[in-house]
Amino acid sequence: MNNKQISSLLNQLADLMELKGENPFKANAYRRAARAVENSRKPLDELEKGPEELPGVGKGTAQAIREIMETGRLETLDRLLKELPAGLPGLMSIPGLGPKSIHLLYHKLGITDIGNLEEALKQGRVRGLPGFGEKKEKNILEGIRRMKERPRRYLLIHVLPVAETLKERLAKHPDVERVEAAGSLRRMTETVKDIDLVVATEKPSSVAESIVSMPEVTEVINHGETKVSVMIHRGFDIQVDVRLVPPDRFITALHHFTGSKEHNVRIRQRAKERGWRVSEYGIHDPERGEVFTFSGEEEMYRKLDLPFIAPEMREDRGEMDKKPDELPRLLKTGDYRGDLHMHTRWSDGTASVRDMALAARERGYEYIAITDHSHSLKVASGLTPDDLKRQREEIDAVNEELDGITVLAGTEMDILPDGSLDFPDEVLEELDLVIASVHSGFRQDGKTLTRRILNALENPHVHILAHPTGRLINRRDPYEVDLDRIFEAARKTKTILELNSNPNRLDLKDLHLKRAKEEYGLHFSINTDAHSPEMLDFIRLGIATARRGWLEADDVINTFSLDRLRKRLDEIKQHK
DNA sequence: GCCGTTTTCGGCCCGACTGTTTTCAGTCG
Repeated sequence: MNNKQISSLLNQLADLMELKGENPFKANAYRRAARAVENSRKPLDELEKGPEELPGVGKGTAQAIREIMETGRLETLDRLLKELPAGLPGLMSIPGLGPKSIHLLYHKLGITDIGNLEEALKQGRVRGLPGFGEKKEKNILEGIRRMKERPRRYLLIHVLPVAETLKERLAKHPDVERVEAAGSLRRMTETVKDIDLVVATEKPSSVAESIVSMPEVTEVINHGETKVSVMIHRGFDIQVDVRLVPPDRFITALHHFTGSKEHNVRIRQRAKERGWRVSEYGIHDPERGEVFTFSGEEEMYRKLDLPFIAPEMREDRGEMDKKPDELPRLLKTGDYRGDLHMHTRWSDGTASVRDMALAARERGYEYIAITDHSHSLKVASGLTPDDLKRQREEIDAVNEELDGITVLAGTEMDILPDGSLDFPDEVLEELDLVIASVHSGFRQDGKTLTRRILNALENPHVHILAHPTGRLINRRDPYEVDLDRIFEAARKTKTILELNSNPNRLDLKDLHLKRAKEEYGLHFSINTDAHSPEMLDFIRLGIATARRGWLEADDVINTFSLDRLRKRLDEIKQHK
């Protein structure tokens, strides 16, 4: 049982307890414990004093965690699963329905799933219940329709341009003083559910009016004085929530709607210790009858004796408990000097070596590495050793021709299903950079896959392990690899782990990066794996993910000067 | 169920919005 699986069982238990109508604080205690387990830097069986070490885990939840670790099951959970109909938790995802309503529907009308809920609604049986009227009935039906129609979360890359267009358009509105994206979009989480915008304006109704009359709007969900929610269609459907606030409340509102919810809870608790209350309208001091507002978020954090915490770190993953000088100085876009993983027409890319070099130079890079696939990857027309030699000649010519950019000759070499590498050492030693990765046989069991990767890490010529878990967001689960063994091996061999910036991958992900850095002190390489010049822009997602993983410039070899980079690559070879 | 040098009991983040009420409960973010 890994941490993720343990936390998922605890969350499931919390949901069912709430549905059953148990003390919501108790359910919440299990949720907090689940979060603590998920965010734990170490696997649970490596904690010295057991689960109680984690914040929010006490006697009761620790007992539950132990039971899961020992037996793989949780008896209270099994009992509730037997007691409550299997479809009941699914009702929680209907907008407008919460645990209290579902509890009531189940007990009074015997509603057990979406099917018979719809039936009961259409027969008018629901509206008789206490607290349920005609409108609520309509809203629930509407909620069911909306839930069935739309996917849960969208990839960040698809939503970013839509949000930016909306933002630019609103910024031009004469009554808008300021507009910013908030929510998970501002925190740059890998997927987002909706678009949150915060607008500073003295004339909310005028702005609200122009929002609901935008051409993309397919549905107005909410049209109030301070909040407008619409569904828009731009290639796909997505909900947009716009908060309209007076200009002096803009910062506290932006902070509030940026979240995360968990971070905000910690902020409010901290304010409470000082006798204050925090809301989207400001920090309220009831004793002196004052409301503090701010001109920047830095100022707001300072008021609470906190250093500025970047949006990407606001997840209650320890950022609130660090002393100011212990917080990382997060990697910035300007720190990035070169992309070390990309493809050309030699394998499955669309551009030439020269095109990629020019595109990189335009972006201000000092160097790149061309890393086409190796010959076993037939679907991507991988290169033979002979192709590599001829490609090297082309790279030399480009280096000769172009000033201001250096092109390194590399490979993305397959780690074959039997654990061997696709090129012999005498081919590898001719290259400036060797990336190893798994592209086949990822349904092998965890042990075999882990062994394959460990074997690649042992090879003195392998500098970087690419997309270590192989996951595709919303499409393919990560390989069943033992990441801690891989991290340990990377530490011993000084091998660098990749953060692949492809929007479908983002692999390693934020939590893995944080753990690999804090527990193993590893170095990383953030690359786009671009197959065309435009794809170099995926780096934005990679840098955002690195920031979410608390990485600093010095943790990332792409921030090194070319000299330092070469030394670091050399060191790997010498060390192994 | 968790937590605490102002607390080992009595709290547990805050406000808007909606729909159902005639003073409030449930849901949401």
